[in-house]
Formats: sequence, structure tokens, C-alpha cells
Amino acid sequence: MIDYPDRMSQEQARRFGEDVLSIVAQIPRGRVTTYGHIAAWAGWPSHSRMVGRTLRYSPKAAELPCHRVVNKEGRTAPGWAMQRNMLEDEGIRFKANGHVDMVKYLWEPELNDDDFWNIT
DNA sequence: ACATTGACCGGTT
DNA sequence: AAACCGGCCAATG
Repeated sequence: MIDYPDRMSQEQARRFGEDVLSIVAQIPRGRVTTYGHIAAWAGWPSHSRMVGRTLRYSPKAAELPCHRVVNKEGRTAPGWAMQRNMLEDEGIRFKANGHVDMVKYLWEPELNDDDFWNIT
């Protein structure tokens, strides 16, 4: 079986960026989600790194609650010390190892909700 | 046409 | 917990 590379066209990349931002916009206060989950919900499960890139470089991300995105371990973004304080202001307690307790605070959208497909 | 670089991930010491 | 390792993939040099 041939293993085709999982590359995005320009149009797919544009759509991916839009979806990432609109998903981030839906993260409730006091909750977090991960790069990998966002990538999967946007339809590209192997593109978690691209989620990080989008949030880092897209100007629109600045107005969104992108501080509510952490990695799978619950670790905050490198080089962004304020992220922890912003999360603590929302009531999130960090574990002794400096990570978010993902069992408590991980948020995922309800897939049975219709507006999941309206997120453009 | 390579090589390196990340706001990543999973598994193995 | 921490340090590797290999995989991942768009962007950058």
C-alpha cells in the first residue's frame, strides 16, 4: 500500500487556520485544550505543530484566548511566562511540577452539537 | 535541492 | 520526573 504524504493545499491550509482560530475562540474561561486536539478537530490530526505556528504568528490570535492552549503534558508555551498567570487568574491551579492538571481542566467541544460544523 | 527549526506527540529508558 | 529518540510537517535559510 502506498503511503501518501499528508500535505495540505493552499486552500486547505487557509481553512485550517480559520478553523484553529474559531476553535480557540470557543475554549471556556478556566479550561484548557491541547494543540493535538485542535489539530484533530480541524481535520488534520498530524498537524499539531501547525496549530502552534498559527497561534504564534497569526495576528488574529492575539485577541483570542490562546493562553488556554497548552501541550498534552499541560505545559505552557515556551518563552511566554505570563501564560501561567493568565490561567491562574481564571482559577486554574497548577500542579507542583508546573503543569496544568489536564484531568481537571481539559476541555473538548461537544461533537453532537450542530454548530461544530459551522465553525468557519 | 537539502538542512534546520519549532507554542508538538508518543514511546522508551 | 527527565532525558532521550523517532516521527511529524510547514516554513525558513
